[in-house]
Amino acid sequence: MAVTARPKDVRASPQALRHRTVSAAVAEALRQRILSGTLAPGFQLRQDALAEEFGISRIPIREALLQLEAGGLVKIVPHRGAVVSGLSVEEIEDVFQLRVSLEPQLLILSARHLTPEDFSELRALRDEYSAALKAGTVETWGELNRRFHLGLLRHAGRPRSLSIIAGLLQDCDRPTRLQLSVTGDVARADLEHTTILDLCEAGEIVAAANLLRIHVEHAGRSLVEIYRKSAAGA
Amino acid sequence: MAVTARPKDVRASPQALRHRTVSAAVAEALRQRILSGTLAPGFQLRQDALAEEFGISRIPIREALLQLEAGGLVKIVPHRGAVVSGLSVEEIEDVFQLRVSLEPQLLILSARHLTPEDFSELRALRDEYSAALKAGTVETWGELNRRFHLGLLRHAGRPRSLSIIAGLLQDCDRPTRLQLSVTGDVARADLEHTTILDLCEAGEIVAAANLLRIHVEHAGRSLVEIYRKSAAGA
DNA sequence: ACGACGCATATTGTATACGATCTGTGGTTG
DNA sequence: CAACCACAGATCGTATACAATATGCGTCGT
Repeated sequence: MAVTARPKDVRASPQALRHRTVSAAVAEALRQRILSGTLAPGFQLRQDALAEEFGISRIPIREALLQLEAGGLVKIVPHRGAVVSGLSVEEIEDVFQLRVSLEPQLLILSARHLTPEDFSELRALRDEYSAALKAGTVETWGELNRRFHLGLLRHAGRPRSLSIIAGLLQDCDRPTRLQLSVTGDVARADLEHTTILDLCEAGEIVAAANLLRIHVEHAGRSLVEIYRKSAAGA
Repeated sequence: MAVTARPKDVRASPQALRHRTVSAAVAEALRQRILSGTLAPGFQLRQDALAEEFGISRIPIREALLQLEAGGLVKIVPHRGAVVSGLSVEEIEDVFQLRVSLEPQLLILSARHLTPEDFSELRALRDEYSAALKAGTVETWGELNRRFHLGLLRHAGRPRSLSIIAGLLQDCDRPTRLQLSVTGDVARADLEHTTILDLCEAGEIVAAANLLRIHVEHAGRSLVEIYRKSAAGA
């Protein structure tokens, strides 16, 4: 089920096959480039250039950009194009604050409905994440972390909240990787994930929610500190 | 500064002039139709039909639909078109729950930074809203309510939270109008708005936040009740 | 008679072509 | 010399035209 190795093969295949439309494929490709940092914040996305690079027309490029704008990854100014949107320190604080407000609350709602299958899936995810952390395959951290957190909250019965959190996690992606790389909090994050999972399975839902809150709070605080020190405002 | 009367004139002018692009104008037009209920949930939006109706090509229509999808107003299925997306009872509960979690928190951060100019603007908004409630000009309620709530939170310094709340308020739009129409809670809403404003200006920020919470909670509970009774699921 | 296959039609997705808007440069004028 | 206007280049926005995909019906086979 979970392919243990060589996600490369999947990635290498033309993404068009994995998507129903070209614009969706382009959106996904650009999303990965932005989240991985290949496209830095502030970078101007020229429609012509992208179209030529992908070997397609500008129409699907435009639609992909609109989809990305919906996720907050780029900002489109009419008649002036799209730029990769970085997060200011203020926005990062906000995003983490939101996660702190929402995630523990949802975990309390969701935890009791997690099935054994959910737990085994979450454990597999955590293992994969753990392995990725040790292997240093930075580009997969974000997605695995996102899937883990969303998986925990899956059964909260709050679809809108979930999609909002999905967006927040996506925006956290690159900053979180930065935080883990710089502080070396890798082991801590891994341990916290495991403990949260254990607490949920043991029915210690409130404790799990508290730990989740602390987990997110810590990442946020640590990250803000990093940004403040390097004085790398947007 | 604040135009006291005749917003009609502005509205009457071709919307194209108020927008930088045709697609933005179309998006706005469709948004109003959806929020006002002219386009009911489940309705299929044919690109050809819309293009012909607006007298333009399908390209801006498509881009408008993508923008609406970002706001959750329509759902696009590849190769199958877009349909107006209604909110299920579950989703409505979720949206109000989110507002309850977020708005009071932000008000506490924002209230102390509200300037006298802000207050006079908010009062003007409340007056306009009040007048609209009495006049029964249903289609303006949503926007006025939205601007009032967002105005209160303007200085919270949490841009991401604010844009999320803006989205939530938009999704509440039609349901809230329903709630006010059915329950006749018009006077209550008006009074609560005024009181919140007064408390903020008096520096009773915590009290204001509490009232805001109650204000939103009540609307949500009342609305869910209405939906449950009429058994009008999605 | 019932189910599966394949074609026809309608609708969406994408390419190409044209028009509108913005930015920067150079000249002109007070 | 500074400020404003005009123009040229580049980039984006939209219209038109074509290709790809989904749905419904008719036919065929068993």
